Amino acid sequence: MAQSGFSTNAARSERLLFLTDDQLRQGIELMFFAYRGFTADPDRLLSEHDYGRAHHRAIHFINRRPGLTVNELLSILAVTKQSLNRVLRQLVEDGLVESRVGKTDRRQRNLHLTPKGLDLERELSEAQRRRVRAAFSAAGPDAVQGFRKVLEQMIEFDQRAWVQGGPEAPPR
Amino acid sequence: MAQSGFSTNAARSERLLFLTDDQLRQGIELMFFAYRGFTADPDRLLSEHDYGRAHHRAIHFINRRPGLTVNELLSILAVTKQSLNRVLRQLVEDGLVESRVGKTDRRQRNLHLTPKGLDLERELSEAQRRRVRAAFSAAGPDAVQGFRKVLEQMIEFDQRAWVQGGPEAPPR
DNA sequence: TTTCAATGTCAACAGACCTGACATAAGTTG
DNA sequence: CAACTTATGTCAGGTCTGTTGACATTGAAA
Repeated sequence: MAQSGFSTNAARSERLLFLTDDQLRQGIELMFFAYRGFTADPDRLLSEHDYGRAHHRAIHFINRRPGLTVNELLSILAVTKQSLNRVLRQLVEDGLVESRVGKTDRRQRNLHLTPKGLDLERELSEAQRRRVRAAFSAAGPDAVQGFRKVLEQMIEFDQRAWVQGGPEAPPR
Repeated sequence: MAQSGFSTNAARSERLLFLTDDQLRQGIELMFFAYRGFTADPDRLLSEHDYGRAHHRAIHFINRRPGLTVNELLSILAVTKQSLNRVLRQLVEDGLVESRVGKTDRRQRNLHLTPKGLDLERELSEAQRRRVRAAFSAAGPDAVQGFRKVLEQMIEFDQRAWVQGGPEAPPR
């Protein structure tokens, strides 16, 4: 399908061999299986604490950008406020997240992890990092660069900015 | 890990710089955002047909290995039979999947896509391939190799065999 | 014949989404 | 100040996909 079948140029077809339907299918299946592996360890820990992936995501990004507002978190996670609110309410009630009234705009709520929240964050992210570190380490630095390059391209264009930079780099 | 062990501190630390917590965090976030992009196009199509991701996965793997049995599909997808059965029943009722009594073992059911099922499969996989192809193409062949290498390592060990090879390579 | 394996199904429930409607407080603007 | 808009929270009800547990049927195997 992706082959021209009329390539007078061997070098060109060699260059495009990684774009055959079969290579793409393999890439697709890799994403499916790898994502399952990627979430397996935190999922186990979360269910011990009676939380789910949604809690993990909230905790992760609150830790990543302490003080971020509910709206910012909503646009990172791309879910409805009702969906996020259910999760956030639990985390606040359970004393993992603190919601402080905004200083400049008092309508906003700035989200922070409590010490208890930081504990769970560390537990989850250490488990996840262990797996990613093992994969990175086995694959080597060059492979990791390729991994990054491909995944960046797979992200919806308007969300690429979230991955870059440190905690103080909100897009727009 | 596979490093020689005879190197200056500077050289060694440079080689290990891709394993810092910050690099790992970036890898983690890339997985999160990229997986969302990866499923976005098929998700849109699926909801037009009143199906979900579970239907997509079943259709994908039935297409990949025509005639596979329910048990094989269960172990690929790693869900309960009740969960799979709900999805499979719909697909059979809607005429996308055919369930044929096994020839050698008549207890088994061999699953096949009907022409109608093949149509939807093509629609979904073309949308997904388009995105992956764009990412691969923009990142280049070397990056793709790295992408593959890292993701393979992220997969649970006993499931790695599913990704390799053609339709006639079921693991044991 | 008894046992085991493959499949299907019923019921009940959980997690994490969704839409739609409505409420409150607090900035912003005319 | 009044009117509008924004940020947040909440109620109600629905979907999809996953789970446990129990039970039935069919057919292979010992």
